[in-house]
Amino acid sequence: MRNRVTLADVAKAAGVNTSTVSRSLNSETEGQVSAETVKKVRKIAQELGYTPNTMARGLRTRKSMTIGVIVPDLTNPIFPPIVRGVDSILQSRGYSAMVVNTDNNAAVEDALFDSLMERQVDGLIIATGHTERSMIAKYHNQGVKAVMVNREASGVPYPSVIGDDSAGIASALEHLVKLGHKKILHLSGPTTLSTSRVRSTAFTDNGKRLGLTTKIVKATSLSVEAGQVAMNKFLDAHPKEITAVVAGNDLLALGVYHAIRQHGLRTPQDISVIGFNNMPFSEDFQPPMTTVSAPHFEMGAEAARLLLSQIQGNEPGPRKITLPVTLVVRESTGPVLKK
Amino acid sequence: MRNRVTLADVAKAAGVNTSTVSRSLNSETEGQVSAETVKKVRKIAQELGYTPNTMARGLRTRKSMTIGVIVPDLTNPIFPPIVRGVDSILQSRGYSAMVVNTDNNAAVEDALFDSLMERQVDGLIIATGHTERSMIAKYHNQGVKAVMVNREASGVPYPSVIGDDSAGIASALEHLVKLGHKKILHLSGPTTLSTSRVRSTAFTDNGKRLGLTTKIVKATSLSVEAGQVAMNKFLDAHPKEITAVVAGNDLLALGVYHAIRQHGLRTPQDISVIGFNNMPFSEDFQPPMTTVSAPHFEMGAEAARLLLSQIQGNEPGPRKITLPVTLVVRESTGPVLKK
DNA sequence: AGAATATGTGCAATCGATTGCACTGAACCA
DNA sequence: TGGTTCAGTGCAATCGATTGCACATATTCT
Repeated sequence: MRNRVTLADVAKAAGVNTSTVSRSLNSETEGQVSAETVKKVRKIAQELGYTPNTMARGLRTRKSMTIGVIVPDLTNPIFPPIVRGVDSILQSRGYSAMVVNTDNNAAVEDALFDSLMERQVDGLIIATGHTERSMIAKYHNQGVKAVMVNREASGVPYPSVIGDDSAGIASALEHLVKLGHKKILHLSGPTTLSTSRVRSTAFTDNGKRLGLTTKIVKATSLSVEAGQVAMNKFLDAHPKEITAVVAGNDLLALGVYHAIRQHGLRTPQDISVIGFNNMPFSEDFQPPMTTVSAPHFEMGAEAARLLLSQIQGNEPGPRKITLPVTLVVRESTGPVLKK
Repeated sequence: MRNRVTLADVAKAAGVNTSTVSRSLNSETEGQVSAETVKKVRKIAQELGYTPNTMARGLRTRKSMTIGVIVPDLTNPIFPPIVRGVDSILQSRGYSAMVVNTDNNAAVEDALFDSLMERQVDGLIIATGHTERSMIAKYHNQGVKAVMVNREASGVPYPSVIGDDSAGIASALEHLVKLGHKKILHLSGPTTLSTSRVRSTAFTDNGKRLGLTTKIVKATSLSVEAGQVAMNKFLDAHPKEITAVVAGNDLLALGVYHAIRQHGLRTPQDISVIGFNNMPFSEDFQPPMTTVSAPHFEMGAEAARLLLSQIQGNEPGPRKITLPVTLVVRESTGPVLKK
C-alpha cells in the first residue's frame, strides 16, 4: 500500500543523485546544496507527493523518533492528561508516542518493554508506580533512556517528575483540622506503589505534627472497588471511630463514598472525604469531591522535555522535579457536627 | 543505545549464515532448517539477548506491524475504552497502536495523518466523527486500509463499527414515556458529527412515533461547557416548557445538570435527564446518570479485527457493524410530578 | 547403480535513506 | 599564470533483516 514515491524517484525526476535530494530536503544539510537545486528538488518532491520512509531513515540513523509511554491503564482518568502532556511536547519536536498499558502486570510489562525495544524507541516515559526496581535497573543497564513520571525517584537511576504529594497531604490535613476534625483515617493504596508510600508517610508525619489521632487502612489496589471493600471493612469494625477520610486517590475516595452510603451515613455530614488527583469529573460526583489537584498534563510535558533533552545527549539534569499541587475544596468536606 | 546484537552476531556465534538464523527464528520458516540447527540458533540468540530490529525488518517486508489510531481527544472518557479494545486485539497479533489526538482540528489531523504515513503504519482506525469526507477519500485513494469506529459509515469507502444509536435513543424515549413525559428536549451535538446526526434523526423519528412534543437544541461541541451554555440559553427562553432532556452524550448531559441547577431546578424532580455512552463514572455523578450504554471496548476490538482481516488481504467484509446498546436506568430520570 | 528428488544451508540482492569521501569546475590568491 | 580553496554534486557503503536462487549432500526410486 502507498509510498510508491522514494528518494530515487524524486532524484530521477529532478535529474540529480539521491544524495542531493536527501540533502535538499533536510534543513540541516540543505546548506550543502545550491539554493537553486534545493528549490527545484523540493518542488518536484512536493509534486510527486514524496513521503520519507521513517523505517529506512531510522535504520540508517539509528533513531526511530518514537517514544514509548508505559502506563498501567489508560482508562484510569489521570493518565490521559499525562499522555496528552507528553504528546504535546513530542509532537512539536517531530516525535511520536507509543502508549502501552501494563495493567500492573509484571509479565505484561516485560513483554511490552521488549516490544518497544524491538520497535527501537528512542526513550521511555514510565508512569507505572508498580515497576520493580530490578526491571528498571535492567532498562538502565541496557542503556535505555527514560524518565519516570508520577512515581517517586528514590533509588532509581532515572530522573522523575512528580507532584508534591507530601504538600498535598499536608494541606488536606490542615483543611480538615480547620474544620474541627481530630480523628482521621487514611485509606492508602498498596504500598508497592511509590505514590502510595509517599502519601502514606506524609499522612503519618503531618498527623503527628498536627496532633491528630490517625489510622491507616490499605486497599489492595487503586480502584473504586478496592476502596469500597476496604472502607466497608473498616466501618464494620470501627463504626463512629473517625470523622474524616483522606484517600490515596480519587478512585479510592469514590469507593469510600459508596461504603459510607452503604452504611447509611452521609458525606460530609457524618464523614468528610478528601481525594487525590482532582481527576476529570470529580467536581460532578455526589457530592462534588474535595481533592488535591495535581498538574498531570504539565507533568507529562515536563517528563517529555526531560527525556528529549536526555536523548539529545544532555546529562539527565535534576534527579527529581516536583510540581506544586493545590487543594480544591468542594463539598465532600465539612465541619464536624456535634451530636 | 542498546541493540548491539544483530542477526549477524548470532550467525557468527552459531557458525551459520544470517539467512539460517533468520529462518530459524521465524516460526513460518523454521521448517526449512533442521531441528537441530533451529535449537542451537535459538539458544544462542537467547544467550546473546538478540532483539530483532523492526525497522530493518519492516524496510524489507514493507510492514511496520503498527496501526494508527486517530481519536479526537484521549481525555474524553469514551476513547480510552475504545483504544484499549483496539489494543487488546492488536497486541495478541503482534501489532502495536500509535494513538494520535486531533482535537477536532482538520489541519492537525492532516499533519498527523502524514506523520502516520511516514511511519509506515499498516492501517488506520479512525474514531473522529469530524473527519471530512474529502480527507477520507484521500486516504482511500492512497490505498490506505482503514476502519471507522463510532461514526456513521454512509458514503464512506471504509467499513465501520458503531453502536446502535437509533435503538438507544428509542429506548431512552420509551423509558421517558413510561414515566409520563410528553414534552422532551433533545440537546444535540454539532451536526457535523455523524453520531450527532444519527441520534438527532432518531430522536425526531421516535418522538413522532410516540406522539411526543419534541424540541431540538444544538450545542456547539460535545463538551460539558457547550451543553451547559446551550441548556442555560434554552431554560432562559423557555422555562417550564419541557420535563425531560435527552442529551447527545454524557458530557452534554452533565452540562444540562449544571444548567438545571443554575436555574434553581432539580434533576429528576423538575427535569429528567438522559445521557448517552455510559461513560466511566457516570454512575457517580450527582445524580447518578440514566444513560445509554455503548460497548466501547468491544467496538474498538471489533474495529481492530476488521482492520487486521483487511490487512491480511481479505476484502473488507460487511460495510457496517452495529453493536447493541442498552439503557441503564439510574437516578436522573423520574416520573413527571403533578403540580 | 544411476537418476531423480528432498533437505539443509549459503550467497547476494534488496528494502530506502543517509553520509564520508572523492571529484569537478570555478573563484581566488600571490 | 599556476596553484589553492571551496562550493556543489555524485559515488558507493551502510544500517539489519528477509528471501529467491543456487548448491551440496542425503535419500529415494526404478
